[in-house]
Formats: sequence, structure tokens, C-alpha cells
Amino acid sequence: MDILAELNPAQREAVEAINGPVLILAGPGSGKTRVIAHRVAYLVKVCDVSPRRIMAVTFTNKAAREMEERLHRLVSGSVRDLTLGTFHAICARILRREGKAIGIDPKFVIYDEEDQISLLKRSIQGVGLDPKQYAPRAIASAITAAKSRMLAPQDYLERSHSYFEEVVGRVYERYQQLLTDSSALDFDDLLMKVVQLFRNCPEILSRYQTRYLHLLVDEFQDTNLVQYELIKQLGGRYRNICVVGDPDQSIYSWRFADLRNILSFEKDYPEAKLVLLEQNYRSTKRILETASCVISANQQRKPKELWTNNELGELTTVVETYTEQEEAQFVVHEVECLTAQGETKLGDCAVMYRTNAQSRALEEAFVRYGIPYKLVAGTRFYERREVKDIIAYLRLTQNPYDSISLLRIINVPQRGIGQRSLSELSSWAKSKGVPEYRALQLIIEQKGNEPLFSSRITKVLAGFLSLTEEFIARSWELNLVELLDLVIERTSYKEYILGQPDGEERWENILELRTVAQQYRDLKPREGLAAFLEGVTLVSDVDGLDESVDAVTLITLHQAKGLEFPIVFIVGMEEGVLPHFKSFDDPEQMEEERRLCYVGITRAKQRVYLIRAFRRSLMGSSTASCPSRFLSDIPPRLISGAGLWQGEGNQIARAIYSWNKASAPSVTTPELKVGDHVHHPQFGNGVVVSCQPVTDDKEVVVAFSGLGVKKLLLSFARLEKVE
DNA sequence: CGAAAGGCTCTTTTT
DNA sequence: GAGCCTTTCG
Repeated sequence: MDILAELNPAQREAVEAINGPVLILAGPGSGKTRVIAHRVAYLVKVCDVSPRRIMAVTFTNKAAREMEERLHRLVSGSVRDLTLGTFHAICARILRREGKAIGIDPKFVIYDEEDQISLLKRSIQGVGLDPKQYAPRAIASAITAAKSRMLAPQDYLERSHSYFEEVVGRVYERYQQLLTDSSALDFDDLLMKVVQLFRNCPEILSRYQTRYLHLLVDEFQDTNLVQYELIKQLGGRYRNICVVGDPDQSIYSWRFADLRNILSFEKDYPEAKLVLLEQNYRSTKRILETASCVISANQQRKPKELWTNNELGELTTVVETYTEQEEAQFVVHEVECLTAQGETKLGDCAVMYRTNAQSRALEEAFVRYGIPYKLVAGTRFYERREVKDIIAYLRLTQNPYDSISLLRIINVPQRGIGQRSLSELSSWAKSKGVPEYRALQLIIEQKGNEPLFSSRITKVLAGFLSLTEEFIARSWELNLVELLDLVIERTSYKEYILGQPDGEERWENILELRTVAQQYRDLKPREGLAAFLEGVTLVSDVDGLDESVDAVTLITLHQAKGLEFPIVFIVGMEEGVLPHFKSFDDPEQMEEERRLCYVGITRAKQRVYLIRAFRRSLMGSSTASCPSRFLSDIPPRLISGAGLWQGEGNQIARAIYSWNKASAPSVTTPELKVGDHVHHPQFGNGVVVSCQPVTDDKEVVVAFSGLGVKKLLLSFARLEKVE
């Protein structure tokens, strides 16, 4: 097969430019993944480069997996030796091998965000402050920022200019110490420590530089400074660095991704070849134009000329509903209509939203109307309590100094060790300068002077310790599944969880985890354990998305990056949701919100629906909202909607969703006045408190007995007058 | 010690 | 509306 044959001239240029640095700026749907895959294939098949001398970095594991499949088809031969994965996964692998050189225990565990927050709480307390006064999340973000700039605690403290920064610096210092004590790394450490390793150990760097003749980085617009530095180090010898990105799709600045990396690249590699991919193969002309209208309003951007040979396509449908429930109903209804004609499958449809919380109303509607859907993440599987408990046992087996895991499960299932005994244990460990696990050993060996705990507690602790020791001992001979079963059996975890609320469901989750573990059962005992723990920590939510299942996809706009669907619904097109209210006072963040909207629209191949709800419950209470400013950037000629609504000079299409009315028992809305008694199918009986005309309708306030006062829109509410 | 209940805050997006 | 923390009681 000719690798270049299926490429357009620009793509071909990007593939063939194998000597020296290349910067590919690629619009949505311009085939950048394809270019990366073909470039690797070209290197291997045409240029005879050994796959083990190529590193390709993707944004998610899913993208890596797809790349691998693609390559399999292109290069049929072995691409096993290729280094392919996310920055985090690749760095974890490097540190596992080489970390010793900078004092990293090869058995290190990786702390996810939840672990990080609880360790931070301990750190804040550790420096004598109150975690309630200094939000751990805010400090976490500051520390991530510091690590993204490769600042060690001391560097950070030297540069601190405010009281808050000083606090962060001190907490950071303590936090880092606790991580080291636990033989643990957080996500940011994975990257930062590798850069550090390469800086401190030139001979190791040189080995890696020599190995990697070619580097490829996808989604370059969402890399941060550490990642940039890492690539710079690795590519230092051959400078064959190929980066692909699109500034208009940069949506991770809150994770300290830095668009300036693109500028730095041009500066650090002045000889870099620039390739623009501007032909879109994904979307219709109208979708592309709609997206361009939205993104063009950004000030901080270079204009781009995207074009497509695809057909003109449909207008974008803009719809307004009354509540988020009706918004969800509209989506369900529309999906039903589309799929009823047979041309569209459920799997062709995706519903995208700004915040995870928005998925609930959607899910409820999909469940109620019996439409299959796949929710990307939800309450993320690996963050569930029961799953994390079991993982904590396994982590402790790999690395007993992991104090976060130890403290998590020392009393789960309950063993009668309370908060008091725990803090006693922790402070004793601290006074001896040893990790909790070592402290346990010392206490049991009675090497502490006088007994610290009552004989009952000492006995329980001894039991826990020998349990852990048993797991550790057996972990050298059992495969992962056997080890997991042993943990469940010896802790009586099944009995414990079945006795909890939602026990059945939680037990199912454990079985699901066991299924994941099966994939590692053939590895050598300890290797399987390490690989599994790394895998479950570094998964991203989209990784679990299964294209072969025919169901509607429910997904955040962030997760949707890199994906495509024939039909795209974007819900919550409201001021405060998209754009999110947190971005109101910062123009740069506002531009990112716009890019997020752009990413959403450009996922679509055939049709786009932009939907907003007039009222939405946010943080418990229901609030009214204005249409998203992004809607007014789309000219009316690109929009369709049943019934146009003229407002404030903008033409916003407004489709009054008639389904409810059609299926309501009373087709005609009753004439109501204050004091009338009414019946609502859901809320029961009530009395009209007020009745005010709004556009095309009436807003009725009804006091329902037992439920309180509700605001309803007359045409939707299915109210019946009771005489 | 632990279960249950009440009260508080805060919510964006994620490797 | 949820999750976390504290309080209270057995």
C-alpha cells in the first residue's frame, strides 16, 4: 500500500518532512490524526526507522489505542516497540525504570486528585493551618501551577509575593515531603520529575535522546511548560520533532496548558517547517461556517481559512425550552425522530455539555423514554468508594508506605479503630519520623516504650498488619486476579459492601474491577500489580467510550475534543453555563469558553442543535438565564427553528416545543386567574397565586399543598382547572 | 467506637 | 443537591 497515496498535498508535505522540526497547524477535521499515523508509517516502512526509535504522544489513552489500531492497518508488521501513550503514562514508565537515580522508589504509587486533596489537608494541618481557611483545592491548583513551571518548594517560596503564596509555599514543602515519605507521586510529579531526572543525569538523558530519533506530539496546543521542556530535552539530539495542534481548540489553560508553546516552538526551532492543514473532511459547509462565525469573535487569534468540499448541509437548529427537563425531552424526542427514519443510528448522536452536572437531567430523560445512552464518566468508575477501597489494599501491597491508602482502609471494613486511635498513630509515627506502616510494625514489636494503645486496639492493629504482610508475601506468587480475590476474601469485603446502601450495585462494581484485572492476569505477579495500578490511575474517562455500542453519547465538551459524530446536540447554551459564569470577569477565559463552543460545533459531521433552557436548577435552586452570547454570533441565515423570536436586536430562533402540549390531557390551556384551584399531574392540587403574561405565554405561580410554591409556564404545565 | 442526623459550603472543565 | 464535616447519642 502506498502510504502517501491517500493524502492531500498539505498532508503529504507534513508526512514527508521527516528531517528537522515540523509544526503542523491543523483545523478541526483536517485529518491530523491521520497525518500522525501516516507519518509514523512512512518513517517505519519507507525510511526504515525502527519503531523503537519513535515516540508518539497523544492526549488520551483512547487516542493512543486508536493510533495503534490505525498503524496496525498501515504497517501490518510489529509496532509493539513504538513508544506510544500520554505524557503521563510515558513518564510513569520512564520513572519506574530510571527514577532511582533521583531517589524515586521504583515501587512508587501515583496519587490521583482525591488522594492529592486528602494529602494536602494533612499538609495544611501539618504546618499548623486550618484546611477550612485555605481551600485545599485552591492550594492544589497553585501547586500544579508551580510544578508546571518546574518550581520546587524552595524556588516557589523565594518567589512568593503575597501571604497566600507564602502559605502555598509552606504547604507545598510539607506536601512534597509527605509524598516522598509515602513513596508516592502526583500527576504533575510524573512530568516534572522526568525533566528533573534528565537535568540531573545527563547520561540518562543522552541514552533517551539517542534512542528517540523521531518525536511526535498531538494536541500540542494543550501542552504545558513541563511537557514542552520534556520534548525539548528528548529531541535535543536529533531535533526531529513534529508537533500538531490547533490554537482555536486550546481548552485546557486551567490545567496550565500554554498556547505560547506554539510561539516558543517557532523561536526555539527557527528552522521548523510550518504546515497548514485547512481542508476539512468532517463537516458540512454550513456547520463549518457556523463554527467560524463563533470562533471569529475571538480577538486573540490568527484568522484561518478553513474550507470543505463537503455538501452544503442542514441549517443549525436553535431551540429554546422552558426547563432543563424539557431540554432533555427535546433531545430525546429529536433523537427518536432522527432514528425513526432509519438513516441515523443512536450511536451517531452525541449530546455535549459544559459541566458534568448537566448530564443528570439528560440521563433521566433517556432512562424514562428507554433510549440507550452511554455516559462518558458520570461518577467516574475508579473514583467510586468501593473501587478505591480495593485499589487501596492493592496499592498497600505494592507499597506499604503509601499512607493515604493505609489510612483509607485501616478501618474499612470496620475493625473498631476510630478517629482518635488514628490520629494517635499518625502523631506517634510523625514523632518517630517513620511512615505509618513502619510505626505499626514498631508498635506491634513492642519497641515503643510503654504500650501506646489498649490491648484491644493493639490486637486489631496487629491483625491488620499481618493481613497486609500476608498480601505482600503472596503478591510474589499470585497473579493479579488471585491477589484481588485474596484481598476480597480475607477482608470479607463482599459481606461488608452488601451490608451497605446500594450494596448490590457496589458489589457489581467490584466484579467489574475484577474484569479489568483479568487483562493483567498473565503478567508476572508483581508486574501485573504495578501495571494494573498504573493503568487504573492514569485512565481518562473517554478511554472507556466504546464505539461499537449503538447508543447516544453523553459527554462534556472537554472530553469531546478529538471525537466526531454525525449529529451533535449542545445543551445549556446560556449565559452562565456556556460561557460559564466563572469566565465572566476574565477576557482570556471568555475566549476559551468560545473555543470550547467551537470545539463542540466542529465535532459534527451533518447536523448541529444548539439548545438552551429558560430556567435551570443550578446549585439547588432554579434560576432564569439569558441566551448564550455565542448564539448571537451565528447569523440568522445559518439558523433554523420553529418560530423566530425577536429579542434585543438579535434574531434568536425559538422553537416552542410542542410535544408536551400534544401529549397533555387538555389540549387547550385553561384561562386562569388568581385564586383558582388547579390540578397538576405531578404536583397534585394547588391554588393560583399569580398569573403574569410573558412572551407568547403566561407564567403562573401555584401554591401546591405540601409542596410549596412553583412557577410554571402555562403552555407547558398541563394544569387543569378544578371547579 | 460508630451510626445517624444535621449543618455547612461549594461546584467547570481532567491527566 | 451532594458531599463533607461535626455533633450527638447509643
